[in-house]
Amino acid sequence: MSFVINFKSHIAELFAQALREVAPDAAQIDILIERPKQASHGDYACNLAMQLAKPLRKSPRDIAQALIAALPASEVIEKVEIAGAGFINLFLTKAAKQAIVHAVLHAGAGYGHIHLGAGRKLQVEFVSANPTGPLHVGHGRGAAVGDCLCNVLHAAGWNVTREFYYNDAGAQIENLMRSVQLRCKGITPDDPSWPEGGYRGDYIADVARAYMAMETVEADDQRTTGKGDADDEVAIRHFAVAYLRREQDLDLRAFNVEFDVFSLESALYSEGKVEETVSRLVASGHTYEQDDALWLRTTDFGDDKDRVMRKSDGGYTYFVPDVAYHLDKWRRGFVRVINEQGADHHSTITRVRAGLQALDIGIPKDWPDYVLHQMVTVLKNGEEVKISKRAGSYVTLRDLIDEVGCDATRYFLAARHPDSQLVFDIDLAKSKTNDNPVYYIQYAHARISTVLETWGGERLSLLQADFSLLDSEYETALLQLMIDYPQVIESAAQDLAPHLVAFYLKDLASAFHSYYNASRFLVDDEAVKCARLALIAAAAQVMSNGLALLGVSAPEKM
RNA sequence: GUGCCCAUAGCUCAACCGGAUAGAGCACCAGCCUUCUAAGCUGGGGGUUACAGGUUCGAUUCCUGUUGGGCACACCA
Repeated sequence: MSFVINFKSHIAELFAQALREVAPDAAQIDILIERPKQASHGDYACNLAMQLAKPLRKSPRDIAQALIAALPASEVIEKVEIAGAGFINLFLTKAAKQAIVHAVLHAGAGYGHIHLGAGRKLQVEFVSANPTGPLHVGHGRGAAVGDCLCNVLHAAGWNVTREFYYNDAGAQIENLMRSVQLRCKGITPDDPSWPEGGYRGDYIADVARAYMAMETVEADDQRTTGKGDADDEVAIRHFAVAYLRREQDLDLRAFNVEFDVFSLESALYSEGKVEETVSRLVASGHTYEQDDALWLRTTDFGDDKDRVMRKSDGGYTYFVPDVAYHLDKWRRGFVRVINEQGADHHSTITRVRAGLQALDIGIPKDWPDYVLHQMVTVLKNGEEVKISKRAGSYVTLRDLIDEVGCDATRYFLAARHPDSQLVFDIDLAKSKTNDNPVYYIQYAHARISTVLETWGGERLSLLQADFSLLDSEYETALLQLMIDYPQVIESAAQDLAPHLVAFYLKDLASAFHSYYNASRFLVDDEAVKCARLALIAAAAQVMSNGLALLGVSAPEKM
């Protein structure tokens, strides 16, 4: 097939050539090709004539006329029209659209993979929960958004590393150790001696029990056996961290999320990276001593106040390992680093970037990137849920997975713009009716699978179908949507907005369901049958590819 | 008090970096299963895009202000 499949960039190139001829002085202008909302406005539209009206001091319609005259011929374009104030509307030939079926079936799972990232190294850090308890809903949103983002960026051609960073050394780990120790000694949170910052959830009792029973736990990145000695604080700390890391790992696995690298804060100290970062910052001349503390002049780099690096008691603030950690990421050669976190961490952005700038080693000002997701509230029976049995003070990710399943949980947590607050309605996510968008999409896929199975033929033979028979409005709508899919991947990757994939899939499923109700596929006419089956097989392929990006299954039956 | 995010149909959300008549689903009303899955489809009503200004051929989108909601503002992590 010699047809151009990326019509948008193809058309943009045609206009670039026309522009050089019509207005050589304005050749640097951005050429924007968009999909009109109305079918009567064509398949693609260009507003270039309107943009040129001012600099050329001519009417948009005259300019449009000239542009069209200068437009190189293309076998994929049926006709070009001027409309409205000066829009140039382009209509594709039917054959050009129909060719997408072959392209999708031929590329299979690879359809939608683009070369935006050109194989460059990129890292996404997400979840990064501290090992002090089970993952909560917010971590779940981070996991869903982060993992989907990784999938999208991978499809966009980046070499993606998934990383999980956790603090295994700070004050909260001390609280964890203390809480487990007290539980080992039979003291419960309702005892008056229970410390202020102690963890009260039931899971602490489980950790204590396992430790006293000398169980062995294995997390992705460590393995430890309980000593059974309630006075050995080092052993308890070690065991508790490993135990909770394992629990988080199991939650993540149940959520279909895997990491390539686990990074420990303690390693930054033990490997001398924190010390090294401090000496580099001191050597760079951006630090000063005041009130027995060492300060970094982050205000030189956009922060609203300077930050303490070394406290007067000699310890470092958390800010220092944060910078050390990102320096380490930089050295590992990631062209791009994206930190997916809860919005409550937004204040660290300026600080981390300022710290990296202060190193004076050529790290870009806006490195790393951040995707911050807003809060999640959980609703059940119309009321907000705030606690869970196991964790006590918050709703766990595990609760959601157990109650509504992995697919629906992932979909609901990833299908919203990260910037907006999210209401997770358990009743809606659980409902197996048409209220539920996950099933709507999966149902479309299952329906197609059933039709193909009923047909029973060899799928490869569909590549030979006569696609020119695909001519109805329903068929055209499906073709157009499949053509758009790589564009969706590109937008989602560029805007770091994985939810676009979810919305696209709803549209695709909707176009299919309408088609399904309007026409039969298994008809007597062999040629028509094969063409239609090829089309829906291609649609199923795109659905399956898109669902894979969301981490949601594409069932054959429902 | 300062900074960041958000505000679109009764509800939950879209709108392709400024485009043409702002779109879906739920809910409401009226229809469609002897046929490949009705977890579906078709049609209908429903909007001053929070409010007030500004920028221009053109604003839900960009700027300023106001109101309302969320988050963050340690020698804690």
